[in-house]
Amino acid sequence: MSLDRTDRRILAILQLDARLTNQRLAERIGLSPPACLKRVRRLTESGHITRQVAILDPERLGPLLHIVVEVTMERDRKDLYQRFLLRAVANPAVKQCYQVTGEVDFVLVVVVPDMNAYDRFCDDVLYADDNLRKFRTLVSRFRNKFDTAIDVGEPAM
Amino acid sequence: MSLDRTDRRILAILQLDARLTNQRLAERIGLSPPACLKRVRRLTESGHITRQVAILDPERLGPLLHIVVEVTMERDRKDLYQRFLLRAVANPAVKQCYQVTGEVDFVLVVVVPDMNAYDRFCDDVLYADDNLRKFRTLVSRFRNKFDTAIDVGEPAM
DNA sequence: CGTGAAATATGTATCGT
DNA sequence: ACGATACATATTTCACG
Repeated sequence: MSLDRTDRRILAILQLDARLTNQRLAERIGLSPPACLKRVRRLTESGHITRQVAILDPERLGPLLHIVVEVTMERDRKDLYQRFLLRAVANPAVKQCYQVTGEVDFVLVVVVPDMNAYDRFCDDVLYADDNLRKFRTLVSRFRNKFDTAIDVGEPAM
Repeated sequence: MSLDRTDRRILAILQLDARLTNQRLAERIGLSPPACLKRVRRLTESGHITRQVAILDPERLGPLLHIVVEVTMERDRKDLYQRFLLRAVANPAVKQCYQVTGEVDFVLVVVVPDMNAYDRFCDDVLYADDNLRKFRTLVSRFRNKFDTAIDVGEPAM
């Protein structure tokens, strides 16, 4: 499906602030509320908008460890990759998983309350896979930026 | 500020689906709509909820490259780190930035439309810093998981 | 897409526990 | 301090042009 300028403006705005009422959104893009609502619904049903979520401040919910894990597999076999992925993606500590090219095969972003929980994660996901050759743990001291918005070709303003 | 079970249930629900009306949220946690609204507002004003956003499907907005970049600095000086951070965080292609311990100093998640844009990013952020010793580029072929929710100690259900 | 009206939801004031 | 009820305001949503 193709998006016009108005659709992309809606996306640009909503990915920065989804708390806007449809009415205010409509006036910001210069449309009547029903016309605007129809577009938002279309964008949601077409899957352009996958969901709307509240972003929490991790700092305020007790100490949380953000850890980047690089995983290198033994053999490059699709079925073994898939087996690892299933376990990784199913684990609630794994917040992001990227399959990358190069020496490393996967990069995970793992969020856990403490190092004990990270040990458990290692047992459950990493050591549990016999095709995993090695992994490298990068413990984050600060998360300096976390932005969920992507470029849609239109400014939100 | 301390959160009770009800607050944490609200957070658990809203970080999965912020499209819920206050009325439905209220009935799900067993409160009257006004009482529920007061809590949500308190959680927003206290900064526990930092914002509400629409998450878009990157696949449907033209091809996008997700790239993990590991950055290693020359000298471990706070002011030079800060200078790098300012540039990195200000760049719109940088979606996430973690300051990590170990051999690597920073991990960035960069999202760009293509390799040309990545080259520009390298010039603007990486090569522009004379305290940067080396960086490693991990190009993502698939993003298998992207979850913005964190554990709040209560299930959303 | 816009208008207007009906159905819902939000927000406020007040009272009770 | 917290929650419920009732009422007023605002928003969503539908039918129609």
